Amino acid sequence: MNPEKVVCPVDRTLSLINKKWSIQIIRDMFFGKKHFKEFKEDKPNLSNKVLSNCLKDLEKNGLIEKKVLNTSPVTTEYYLTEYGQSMNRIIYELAMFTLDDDLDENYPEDKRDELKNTFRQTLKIDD
Amino acid sequence: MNPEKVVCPVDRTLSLINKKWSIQIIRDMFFGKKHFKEFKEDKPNLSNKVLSNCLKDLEKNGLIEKKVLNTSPVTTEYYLTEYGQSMNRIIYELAMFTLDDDLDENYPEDKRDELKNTFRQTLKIDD
DNA sequence: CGGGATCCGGATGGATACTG
DNA sequence: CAGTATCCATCCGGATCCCG
Repeated sequence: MNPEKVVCPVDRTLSLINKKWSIQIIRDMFFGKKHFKEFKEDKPNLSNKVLSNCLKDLEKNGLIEKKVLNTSPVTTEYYLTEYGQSMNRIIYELAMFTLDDDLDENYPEDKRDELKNTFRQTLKIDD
Repeated sequence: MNPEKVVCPVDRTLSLINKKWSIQIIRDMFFGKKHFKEFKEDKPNLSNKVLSNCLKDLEKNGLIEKKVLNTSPVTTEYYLTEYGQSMNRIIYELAMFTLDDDLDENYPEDKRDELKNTFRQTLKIDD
């Protein structure tokens, strides 16, 4: 339409997290995970190579930060940047989509409310 | 931990939209697109095959509905189901992540406010 | 411990041509 | 117009081995 084509903001956000495991790794970091090995827990299909590439990509996009604490043995920790932390509402809505689905039989009512509170607190959603 | 392992609700939501173009197609449908051809506009890298598979997947997951209106020439329309429409807040937060980033130089302030309103109205966000 | 290097088969993506 | 068929490129996942 215009010579100055405006990119859709949704596309711009997606371009930051378009790797298969990006969102789940960010979610993990909100829940306190910091180490390479921790991100692999509960993700049997995530290989070293893919995780490594994903972490690099997230770092390149400014969402996470890598801190090397020690050499031999190497200790590395990953943290969300402020920019990364501002993804909290996206993660929150992704969780609520499932937790607000009353037809979902995987979550009994009480469990659902408990999980909602957990996410609200962990993601620091204030409203 | 438990014998009855609870799947993270974020993972459950992601499993519904884990194809590369799913979210962008849903976004398009919120903005009124209905036809196969329309979804390909502005997505030069989206091939017929991939789009076809993606639409089938979204339909299988109950997010969209396919209506064949005509044969020769074939006319098909795709619509969001109620379930699909409840993704509105996810799309909204994906847009706001970019539009709330004051350092992003691609959007001057007035343009940003205009876009925010457009998304709020189109996605029927009431708060 | 946190990766990188390599190999490999399979899945996914993309481009083009074609059909009802 | 809405796909299907085909072919090729890329990415993913899994295994294993290695290094500082």
